[in-house]
Amino acid sequence: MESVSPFERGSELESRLVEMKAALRDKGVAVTRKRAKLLEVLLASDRHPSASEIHEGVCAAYPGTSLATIYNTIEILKETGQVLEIEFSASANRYDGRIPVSHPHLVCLQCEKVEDMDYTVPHYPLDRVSQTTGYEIVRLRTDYYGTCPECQEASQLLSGERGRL
Amino acid sequence: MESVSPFERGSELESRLVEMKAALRDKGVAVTRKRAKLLEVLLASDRHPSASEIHEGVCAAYPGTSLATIYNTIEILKETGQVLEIEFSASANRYDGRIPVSHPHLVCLQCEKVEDMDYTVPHYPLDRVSQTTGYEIVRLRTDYYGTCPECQEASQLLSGERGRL
DNA sequence: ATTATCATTTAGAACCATTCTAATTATTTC
DNA sequence: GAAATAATTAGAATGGTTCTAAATGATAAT
Repeated sequence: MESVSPFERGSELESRLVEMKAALRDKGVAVTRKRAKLLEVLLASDRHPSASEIHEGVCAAYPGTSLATIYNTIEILKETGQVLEIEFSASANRYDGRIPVSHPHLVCLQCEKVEDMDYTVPHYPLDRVSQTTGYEIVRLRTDYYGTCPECQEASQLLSGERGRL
Repeated sequence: MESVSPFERGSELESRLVEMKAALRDKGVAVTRKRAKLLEVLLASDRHPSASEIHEGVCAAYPGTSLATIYNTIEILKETGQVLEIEFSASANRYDGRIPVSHPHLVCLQCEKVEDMDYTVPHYPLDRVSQTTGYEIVRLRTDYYGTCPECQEASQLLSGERGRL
């Protein structure tokens, strides 16, 4: 029972998986079965899963996995720049392992969905910001907040009903 | 003992204060002494204070003020778009009441300082993003993360010392 | 003024994501 | 296969934020 890649041959996700595993090994940490599974869960999801969602995914394959293991591994991934943490205050953080470089997100304030924006947002080049500010800039975060189409529709339906009462 | 504005006459801060108070009144909530003080503390600080820092400031004038009051009022300010919440995961959220429209921040990952970037960052206009994505975009968050000049210097000094040992 | 109503404030409990701890279990190395 | 190192674990601790129910304060009408 050797681990067959869960992603299509030659796909972007497959190469990302290879990349992430290599990054871990380069760091000198072992790519254990649980860690490998975590990477797969993270990459397979397009919903920017939270730590506990990732935990569920890993537990499906390896029941009894501790949440601490998830957080430990995420921490390593953050250090190696292999995962992007999207911070929230009230609710749980969300993770994005698909694209190693910063990219903009669409965040629905109602259902808390996080989507990737698949085109590049113009911004000052990091090194130019570094020059101007004296900061050593390593990362850019760009998020657009609003209401997703589905939630808009849902709230319209609701107000329609309210109108009828 | 009438409240004299703590900001220079005709200054931007003074007019922001008036603006914020008006926004509260428009919402139908009272601008109590504690709330007024909160606004002043928020506006007077250029360090993007946390809730507990604001709490300290208000307590200096009105000892015994509850943290709940701070959070309540911040919540109202958020609802009326009068304050910008900069969310962190591990540490406390930070608040910016100076500029009602979204603007980019410089965040030092080491000392957790948050500074305003005082020039405009290019980005897709909110309504264009709305059109393209179907989202009803209301807010943009742009943060540059890195190490501030002071922390860079501090760590250089440290490595210098380490070299000498 | 007096009462009734409503908003504000309060202390402390509850919540919950995250981090820490110390013990256990795997894995690697010689 | 013994020793050393790394990974994993369950559960406790942490800390920012929110909730709760009671107390206080302000407001308006009579």
